[in-house]
Amino acid sequence: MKKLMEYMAEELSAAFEKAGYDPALGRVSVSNRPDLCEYQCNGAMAGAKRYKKAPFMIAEDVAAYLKDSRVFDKVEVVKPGFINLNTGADFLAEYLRGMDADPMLTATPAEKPETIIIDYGGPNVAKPLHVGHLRSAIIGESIKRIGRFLGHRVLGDVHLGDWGLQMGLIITELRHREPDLVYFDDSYSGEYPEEAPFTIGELEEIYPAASARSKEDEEYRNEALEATEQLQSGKPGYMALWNHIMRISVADLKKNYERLNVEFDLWKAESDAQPYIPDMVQRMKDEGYAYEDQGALVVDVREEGDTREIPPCMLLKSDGASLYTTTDLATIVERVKLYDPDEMLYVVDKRQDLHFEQVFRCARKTGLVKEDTRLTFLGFGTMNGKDGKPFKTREGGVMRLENLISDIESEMYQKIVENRGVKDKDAGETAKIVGLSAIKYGDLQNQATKDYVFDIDRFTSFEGNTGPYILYTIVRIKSILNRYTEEGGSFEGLSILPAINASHKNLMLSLTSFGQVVENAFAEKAPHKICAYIYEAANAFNSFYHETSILGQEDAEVKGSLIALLCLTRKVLETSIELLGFSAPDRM
RNA sequence: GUGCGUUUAGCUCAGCUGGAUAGAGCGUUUGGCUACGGACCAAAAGGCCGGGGGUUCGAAUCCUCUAACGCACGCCA
Repeated sequence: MKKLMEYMAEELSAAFEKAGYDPALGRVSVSNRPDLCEYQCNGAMAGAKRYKKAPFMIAEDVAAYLKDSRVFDKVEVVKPGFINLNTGADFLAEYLRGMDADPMLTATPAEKPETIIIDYGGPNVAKPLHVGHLRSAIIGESIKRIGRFLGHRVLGDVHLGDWGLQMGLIITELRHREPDLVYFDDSYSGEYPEEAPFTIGELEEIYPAASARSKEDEEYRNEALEATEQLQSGKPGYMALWNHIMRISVADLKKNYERLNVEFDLWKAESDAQPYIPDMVQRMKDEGYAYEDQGALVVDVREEGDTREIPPCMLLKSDGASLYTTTDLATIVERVKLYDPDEMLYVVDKRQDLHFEQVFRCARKTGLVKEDTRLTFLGFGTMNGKDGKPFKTREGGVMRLENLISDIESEMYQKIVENRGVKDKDAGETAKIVGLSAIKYGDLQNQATKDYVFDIDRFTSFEGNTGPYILYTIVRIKSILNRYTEEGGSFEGLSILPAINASHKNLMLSLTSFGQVVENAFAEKAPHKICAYIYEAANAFNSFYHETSILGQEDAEVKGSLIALLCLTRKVLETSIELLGFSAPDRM
């Protein structure tokens, strides 16, 4: 439905036009002086030069045509040439009634729904998820949900790292430990065992051991590189091992992502792109894009106007093995073939900026994607500890994601038990819900591209701008609505009426901007704008709640109107946190 | 070295395509519970928006120079 701001801008534009000025000057924005007005238009000042007229005069000309508008209660011209505006009370109530009936809550569904693939998560198999994976999962999931809400076909792809050197390392380490396994017997031609020769726990120990050794032992590293190449060439024993690793890891990963309320539509992996590599490379050679340089096969991706040296994009290493650039390019080929997306969005650590710049350029130059297919890189910053350095455990090691989540859940559990109201059997479940809100809100609150400080104490606090505070507000609304029905109240035939006090109107105004906020958040891939919005809306509600007796309202119509507004507030807040990727309990 | 990013209150962060007195939270100080959930609300103090110069009627925002810090820069992902 039409935005409240659009109604206002239309009025202003028409007034500018009637007064003989450019209607484009009639833009309206939220007031930055809430003590003076709710909305403002600065067009008179912008047009002063063009019309060689004092801005104040222009503003007065325009205001004269707004006197009778029902959209505004107040139109005031101030000093240099501000036009200060207050919404009409009846108009606002009517608008909210429309919003209440709109499933999109004033957001406009995409005119042309697009297919968008979001590449996020990016875990490596055989390696536990650690805090470094948290941001990608949280941010990607939120953007996916926002895009879907607006009507796009959004596919989340976890894009497992299962095809690089880490696999060669694991195979090599395993061979050193248990050389007699059939997987290493080149003369073996029978079926390989169904049971894996390791557990997830062992796998997680094997990789770091192998990785550490490869850094010191060059011969060992060469073995691993060779094993990688052999795996990529389809050596049966290694393929069998790879299948074991995949099955075990994926099961474990799914469990962990589920805990984060993160769901992928596609569990694709680097290896899935493998079949597309030979043709892709051949074509790049045939068409003259790829050439050999220092033994490796590369594609130049320099462009005119570059302010820096962009190294060529490497397709094949000098030993013929593929590398991450290769699989990323082949993945693009695969995605185009299978899904024909309008956009591919990568939610990845911002340090991979240059890599994706190269991949994107190469894909465009060689015609892997259509001209109008968007390749977008959303690089997120590092999650730091309170000391400003990358987040570590107390011992200085890498924090496993499941440990981080457990820590926060138990922290929450304690706080909840300390408080009244929740029966013990609910406390554990509630702690999980509230804990997740603390983590996700704490992260999403920040601009994705910037580094941020992960402060458990702050995020899990029930006070201030936190996930738990937002949930508390929703729970409070639910509680009042419950009381209302317990007292025999019905939700039938309620109608939102004009505000009865200032904080009431403020809440109403706050609700109206939901749609615009969601659209902006999606356009800018900026979930933090939704956080800022719900915090403002939650504050507006709490302030209103404090000043206004709701259930004690004498007038039945007014009481019904307040209840209807509560329902709408709840809907807006719950929809918002749903877009952020968490939910609210019934009590906490 | 080259390029990119960051710099806003004691701390952690917002600030929309340039607009009035730069906003929150935490912390500090103060006031408010026989209340629909006080996990709340109201208020105060706290800022040459890293620094210089420029564009503009008007700059945290745009341009330029500069400083500090972070990151990346062909056979790892």
